[in-house]
Amino acid sequence: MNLRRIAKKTLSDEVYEQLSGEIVEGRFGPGISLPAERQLCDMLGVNRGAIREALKRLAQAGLVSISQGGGTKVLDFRRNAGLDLLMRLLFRRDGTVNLEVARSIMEMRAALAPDIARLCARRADKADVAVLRQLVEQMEGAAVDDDLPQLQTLSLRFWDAMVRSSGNIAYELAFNTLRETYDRLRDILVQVMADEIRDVRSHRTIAEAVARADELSAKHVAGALMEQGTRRVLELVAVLQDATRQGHGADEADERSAPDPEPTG
Amino acid sequence: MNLRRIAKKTLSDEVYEQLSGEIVEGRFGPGISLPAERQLCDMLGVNRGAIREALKRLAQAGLVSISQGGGTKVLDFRRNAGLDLLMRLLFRRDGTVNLEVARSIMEMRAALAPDIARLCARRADKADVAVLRQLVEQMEGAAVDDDLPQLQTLSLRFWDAMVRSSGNIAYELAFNTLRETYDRLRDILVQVMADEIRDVRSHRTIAEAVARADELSAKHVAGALMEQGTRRVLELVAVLQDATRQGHGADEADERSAPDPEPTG
DNA sequence: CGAAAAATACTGGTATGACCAGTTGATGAG
DNA sequence: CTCATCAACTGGTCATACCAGTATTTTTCG
Repeated sequence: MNLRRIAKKTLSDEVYEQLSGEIVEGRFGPGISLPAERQLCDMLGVNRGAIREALKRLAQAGLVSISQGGGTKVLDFRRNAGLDLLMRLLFRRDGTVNLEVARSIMEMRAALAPDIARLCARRADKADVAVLRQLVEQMEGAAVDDDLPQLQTLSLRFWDAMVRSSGNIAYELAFNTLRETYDRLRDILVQVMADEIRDVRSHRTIAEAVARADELSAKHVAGALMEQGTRRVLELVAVLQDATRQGHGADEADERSAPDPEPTG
Repeated sequence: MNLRRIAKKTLSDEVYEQLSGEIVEGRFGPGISLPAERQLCDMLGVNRGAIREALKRLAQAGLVSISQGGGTKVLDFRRNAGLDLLMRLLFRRDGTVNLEVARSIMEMRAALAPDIARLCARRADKADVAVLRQLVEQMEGAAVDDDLPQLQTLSLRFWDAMVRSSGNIAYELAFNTLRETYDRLRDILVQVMADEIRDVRSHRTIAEAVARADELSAKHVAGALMEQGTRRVLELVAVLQDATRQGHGADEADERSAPDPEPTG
């Protein structure tokens, strides 16, 4: 059984998804005005409160600008939105994956991980090191059975502990966003990134570098570790982009349809 | 005249700021339930719609989890919030700056810039290069007068163009968030980061490396450029943290009060 | 007594209609 | 034509009612 949690969406969630979808997929270009709130009520068949809740969220995400009396205008999300929008950009409303966004995420991951390792080596205390070592030991255990899903989970937890020990709140928050997207593609990534996930030795090396506060070593090993998975994903993305370009001449590539989880809260 | 744009806040904006403030400043710990919506109406003296708009935004920011019938529970924002929360964390409600957050931002900037330069060198087209060169020329012009504010603006635009040419949407979005925070501290940073801002030569070198698609060179020069400003800011942060620690034994450091701009939209 | 079931008192979700407060643009006076 | 005025938008706020889940309490019954 591989059931998925049922997403109970409220009306305003639905409104938010529809409107943000229209915006990020380009049907509402920057500068143009959204329909008036009362008009959206008619169009979507919901009360004004639901519309307003959704519009406030759009404004917070940097997708629109609301001004009393002046209407609600669409902004250029590439210029105004924050990293939180990644999730919305990665998955199109039809469930396909935006490969350009996927590539971006992998690149960002590869850029941040070495610095996370460096700062972790600088700032981690004994308790932090103990957690890392324990995770590595669990990985070593899972490695003998080649339990890939388990290794993936542990590797994710390893980096979770790393970023938490790095003493950098910006990395922590960015990591939360990246993890969110990663979780949605777990099943695919466990295959594609198998080499990186199986590389328990590098995880161990990083943990020990952190233990002896060896910033340089931690940084470089982390970089090398990231490179494995990143290269494979980027190769795959390139192949898929070529395929779809040739296949039906679309500029945007896509991949497997995925049902929509994502809890309300 | 150094006037500031007046921020016209709606009621739900005010509610959002108060509640998010209580949460990120720890007075509402993770796991505990927020007062019921109708109760918040009484406590804050506003109607329920305003409360609900704010709560939806809190949920979107990853600060709370709302469930029908079950109440609204506070989440651990360090684990659930996205990078967009940085802004909220950098400035406390009393206007002081959280130095730990400021340090985090500088570190992230220094980690991302080299990779942005690398990707830019890989993917920038002729038009992108032309824009970069033009900005560098303007910087060279401003440098002869040592017009620091102008150099700061141009340097920011330079990186704006770089990140836009990097072809990485995650970097673009993260940059938007970082720029937002940077803008609020411009006046301070122009002094602290003077060395970096004045280093037009490095900007030029990066632009030329991008022009000839020299990824390695672009990356390294960008790294060296970032290091200048970053080191200075980190030094300052360290000094201020020590000062406040000794001064009144507070664990958190703070610095200059700043009036609150930030437009509604 | 103790466990299952039903009633009740919560919680958030939706709907309606009214009115206030800014902005915009048409209208009419000069 | 220019400018002041006003009407028709826009979003912002409010009050009230009821629906729909959830948690708690009370009751029932083995």
